[in-house]
Amino acid sequence: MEVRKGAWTKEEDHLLRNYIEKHGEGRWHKVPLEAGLNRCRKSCRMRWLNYLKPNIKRGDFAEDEVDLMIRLRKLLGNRWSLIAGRLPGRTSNDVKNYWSARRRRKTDFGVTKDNEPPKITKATIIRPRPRTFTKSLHHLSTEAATSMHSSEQNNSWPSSSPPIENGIDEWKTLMLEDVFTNFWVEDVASLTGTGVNSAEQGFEMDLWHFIQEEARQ
DNA sequence: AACTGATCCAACCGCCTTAAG
DNA sequence: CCTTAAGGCGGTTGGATCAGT
Repeated sequence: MEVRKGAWTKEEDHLLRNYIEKHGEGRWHKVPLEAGLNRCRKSCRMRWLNYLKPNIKRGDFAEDEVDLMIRLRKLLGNRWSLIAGRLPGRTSNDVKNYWSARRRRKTDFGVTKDNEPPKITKATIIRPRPRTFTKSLHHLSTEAATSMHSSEQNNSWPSSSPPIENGIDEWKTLMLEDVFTNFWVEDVASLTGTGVNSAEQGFEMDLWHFIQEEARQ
């Protein structure tokens, strides 16, 4: 029997929501069967993450969200899930859609004057190696990982994100506290043969210079 | 009112990575 | 090692809606 495609019905949403609330996220391969949905696992996951999950923020992106998105995009490239991870309530799909919509309109985020041709700026992209969270990663057992997870769970980001004028310190803090940053630091340490502390200091310096450059422009 | 192009956004697709057997 | 299943991600599509004529 063919799995259903296309728009989700209210009944399907109801079944999926009930199932996730009862059993939690994960084990997506079991979801369609056990929830009684004639959908593929990916479709179920996508529907939950992008639409049904609690605390998903709807509506226009605030100015500070856009500002943060621009900076993260410049830093990370098209790593939408990472970018969305720093924008509470926003999904990677939201971020991706927002960005491609702006791109289609040929509106460079950096341009403020009307009728000015888009400036193409070279992106300085830091690419941490993709990682999957596994039980073997010690980060998951650390307090930092736990607190990060819980803060995402209860969406504890302040209702108004860091003000742009004061954004440099906030930005630095934001990035340096990020678990992915720690992963990146570990990668550098393993590649260079230096210790994590040394690599971390180097990263901190590079990032700090990057942010200062950004602020000057 | 009818048409048309632009825009939005939910959903699909294909690929990559990882873990398990 | 090799294979396979599953999770996850980014790119893309297509239907719905909006705005302009």
